[in-house]
Amino acid sequence: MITDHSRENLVSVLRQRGIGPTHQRMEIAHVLFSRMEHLSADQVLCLVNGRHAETSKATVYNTLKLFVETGLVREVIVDAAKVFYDPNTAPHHHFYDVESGEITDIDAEAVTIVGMPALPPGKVAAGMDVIIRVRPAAPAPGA
Amino acid sequence: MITDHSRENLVSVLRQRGIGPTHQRMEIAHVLFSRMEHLSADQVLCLVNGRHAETSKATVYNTLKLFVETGLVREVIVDAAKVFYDPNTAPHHHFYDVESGEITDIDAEAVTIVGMPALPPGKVAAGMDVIIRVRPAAPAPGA
DNA sequence: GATACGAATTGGACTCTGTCTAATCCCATC
DNA sequence: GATGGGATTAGACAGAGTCCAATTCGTATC
Repeated sequence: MITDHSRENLVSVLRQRGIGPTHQRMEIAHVLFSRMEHLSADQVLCLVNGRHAETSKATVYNTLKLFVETGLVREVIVDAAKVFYDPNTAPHHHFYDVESGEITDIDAEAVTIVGMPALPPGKVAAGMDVIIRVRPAAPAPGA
Repeated sequence: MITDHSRENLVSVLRQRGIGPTHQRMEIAHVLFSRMEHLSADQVLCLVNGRHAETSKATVYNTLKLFVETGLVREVIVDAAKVFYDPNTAPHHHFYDVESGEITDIDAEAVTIVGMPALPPGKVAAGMDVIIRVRPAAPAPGA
């Protein structure tokens, strides 16, 4: 997980993964790792272009895909409408507020899962997602 | 969970939930509960129209939404591309093959989750999803 | 059987996320 | 300053899902 989002460190992080550190990729990486939030592709696009660089939608999608493939960020699929990208790659789970769309991390260290069955034959694990869906408590039961 | 998918039983199941048992809804319910599979809206549409009734896309979406709201089926969000509808409403988890798209149930009875933190303040639980992503084992490591 | 009314259905336009492609741009190397 | 290859780009495109106004259906009433 990238905590140092200085320009020099981002360059070396990208290089380590064989990713050429172009302007656009640096901007996208900076947006992701300076806020450690769950962002959609559209949010990344807006944030990147809100600064100064001009970056196209295609590049944002290309770059996010590249970051996912190289393990820099993780896809979070909790909502049918869009994918979120999570710069926290440490094992963890998520609360998802189905009304506000807010995503909150749950540290995986604290959680133990007992009795998970063996993988189906001929399959290897590619990841696990645990999502607790929540909603705001009803403000007034009589409403 | 509905195991008896006779016409009479489906009518009464729908009525119990305040859903008028129209032809289209009966067809959709029958498609879901006769195969106990995870189906996308598109697959439901094709299966329903493959029989004899003519049912529109809008009705399939309306009806699936209605079934979800009344707890007849459960949404399964494992893939960014589309939602699956699961006629098994007993608590359970899923294996998801990210390459083939195949979804397999994991009985929740066997699995215990220890140490899950309290819900965020002001929130109530709306559901939990556990998804184990798998892929076919590499056939030849040297490839 | 005819009428009326509310609910359900419908086609089709529309939105939105994400992909694709061919042209252009950038930049390191020679 | 020419060359070549990867990166970027605009915009067309694809697919899932939504929306809406018009129609149809089922039922209750006369």
